[in-house]
Amino acid sequence: MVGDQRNHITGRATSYDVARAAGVSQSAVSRCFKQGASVAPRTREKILTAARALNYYPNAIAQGLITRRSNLVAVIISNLTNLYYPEVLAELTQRLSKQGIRVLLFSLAAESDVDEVLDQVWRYRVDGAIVAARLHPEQLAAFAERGVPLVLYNRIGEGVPVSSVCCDSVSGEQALVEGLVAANHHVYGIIAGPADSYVGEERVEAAQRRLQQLGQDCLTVRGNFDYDSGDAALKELMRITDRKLDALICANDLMAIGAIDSARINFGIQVPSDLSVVGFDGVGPATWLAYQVTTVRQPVRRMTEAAVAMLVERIERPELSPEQRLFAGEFLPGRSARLG
Amino acid sequence: MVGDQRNHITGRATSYDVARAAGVSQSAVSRCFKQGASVAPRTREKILTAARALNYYPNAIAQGLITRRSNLVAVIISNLTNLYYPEVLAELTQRLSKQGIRVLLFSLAAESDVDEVLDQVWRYRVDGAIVAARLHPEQLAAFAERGVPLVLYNRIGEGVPVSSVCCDSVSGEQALVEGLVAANHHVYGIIAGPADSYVGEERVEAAQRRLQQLGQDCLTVRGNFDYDSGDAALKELMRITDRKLDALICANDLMAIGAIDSARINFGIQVPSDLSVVGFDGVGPATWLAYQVTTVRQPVRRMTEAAVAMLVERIERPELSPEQRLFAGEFLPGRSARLG
DNA sequence: GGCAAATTTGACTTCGAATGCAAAAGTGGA
DNA sequence: TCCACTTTTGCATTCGAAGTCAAATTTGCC
Repeated sequence: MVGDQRNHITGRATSYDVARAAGVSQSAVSRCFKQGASVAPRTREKILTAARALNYYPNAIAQGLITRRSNLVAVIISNLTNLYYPEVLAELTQRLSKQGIRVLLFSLAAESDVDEVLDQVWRYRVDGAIVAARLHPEQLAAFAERGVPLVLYNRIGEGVPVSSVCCDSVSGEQALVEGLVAANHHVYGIIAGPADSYVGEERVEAAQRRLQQLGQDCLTVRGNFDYDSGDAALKELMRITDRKLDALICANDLMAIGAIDSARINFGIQVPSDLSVVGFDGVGPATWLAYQVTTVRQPVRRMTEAAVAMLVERIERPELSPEQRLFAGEFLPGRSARLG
Repeated sequence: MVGDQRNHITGRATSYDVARAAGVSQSAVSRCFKQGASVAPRTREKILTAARALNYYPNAIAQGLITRRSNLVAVIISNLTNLYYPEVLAELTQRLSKQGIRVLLFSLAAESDVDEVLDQVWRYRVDGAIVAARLHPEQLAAFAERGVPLVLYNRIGEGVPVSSVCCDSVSGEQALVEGLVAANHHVYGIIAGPADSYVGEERVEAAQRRLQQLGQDCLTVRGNFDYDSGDAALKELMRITDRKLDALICANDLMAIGAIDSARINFGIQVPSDLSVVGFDGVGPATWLAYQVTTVRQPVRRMTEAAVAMLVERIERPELSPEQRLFAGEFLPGRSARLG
């Protein structure tokens, strides 16, 4: 490229424009914007002045091409409407931003869209990815093949070694179940999440196992993590049993809230005096006055911090092996359950 | 660039690798991946086979550099934790995706971060931006200067002509106020949003104006759009008046919900029999059994559809002038207010 | 089979910034 | 002032794909 005049097509100044305006070479401009490079103070001054005058911003696309670092990270989230994810997304975006990394967001309308999304992820040569969506083993393998660092959020690579951050479902559910059992409940119900949710299944299995260990059995129905399904699941439970349900374990807070409302409004059941309800996540509405859900709050800040740290580490040093980090949730007693 | 062998540094195949494997030129590979280009069927076949074998995906970064089209759109949202935005974001992402456009997400920790965010927006040479955050006139002007199409979401360019999609606060609030007045309420309270929120101020002013027209006066206190501030604002209202508040107009649903809970739980006030509460937005929790907020639902799907359409149009044809589109909200009667 | 027209193909240049290397400028000491 | 050494600078090349243009090939038709 010879020093042609300021780019008239895009209206954006290039490093050549700045170079000409400052009377230096393009290399000098480039060095000036890269910190730690050797530029004489007077030259730097001239360049910065010219850059300011021309409204010059280095083209990150061109930088990405030559350095093979896009400074982009793909964040893939299956359903953003799950009350839990917006907080995660906001935290991730802000933390990555502090590391000089931009977020390329993908949200899935349906789980089957993953392959299309990955197609785009490969094209944009992202430096890494944080994924809160279900990936098949082949999809996980594709990341490894391409050398794209990956951190899973609240799921693990089933069978495949992949880095991940998760909230400990097992100990969380144990605490909840133990509290309920100690308070001497008699008839336990469980509202599970959708079968394809990793955390959903893990939480429910943990609860069931602990109940069994403590000599309690339970009825399980499935919801899909949203409010309406909590309502529907409670109705279903009431329909299929003639015993008086007095403890309800929900795979997430939103279903717990749906069930609480349903119990109070559709069945005239008092929560927690007639029915204890526990959830999981610690989403915003869980602490609302009307609910004060007894739940386990995921340490979102620590989890996102870890996810970002792990990812950045692996972008810097791709040879690092996968690491799984498990975070204990914080037990919130709330007021939606009688506890022992 | 001469035809060196497959890129060993990144492990990613380039169009040259595919060209060599297929025994054709790099140009042929490029044309093959651009639809509508002239490639003989047999050649195309060879190339696609080679591409598949090498796991080739065109480098969007390189494409962006040469075509000056990054196919990236910046989405800037001030606070994602506002229950209303995740839905908007999911819709926007999916709609843009269908147009072959990727989302570069920016979420602001503080409004003052806008300038840093814009710095990055310029660097990435995004094709356009959708913004749900407050921008100063100079910031708006910067988009125009750089020829970056911009669509504001639920705000307008104050003084500066900018494209925008908004939900009609005025007619929405009028409907709410008229319903309340017709039901013969006596003491009106308003919970406004933060002073720097465009929609917040617009809604409150619309409500106040209509109340005045109908011969009612009202007390106004400020919240900041979240649940707790709804609770706090109600307490404040109760403190500053000794008349019996019986109608409460909230600038958004979340504060309405906070106020409803506060009324019921902190003050033992029945909603809607003792106190009518209305909100705005139509967020998910507004329809929960415990609340069934009387509100105006923003037509998120139509609004996001319009935002994307307007932006894409302006990316294709930058000479188009700014356009402001106003969408009527849907009145939801709910059960949180007595209506006439 | 021959020839003009249409189609397909490849060589080469371009986008904008980073960087290895050698040349130029600056620094210090004698 | 001169020489050796350090710092600064510019040249030239590179990243990977797109697009121009002319050359090569194919096609259609007589």
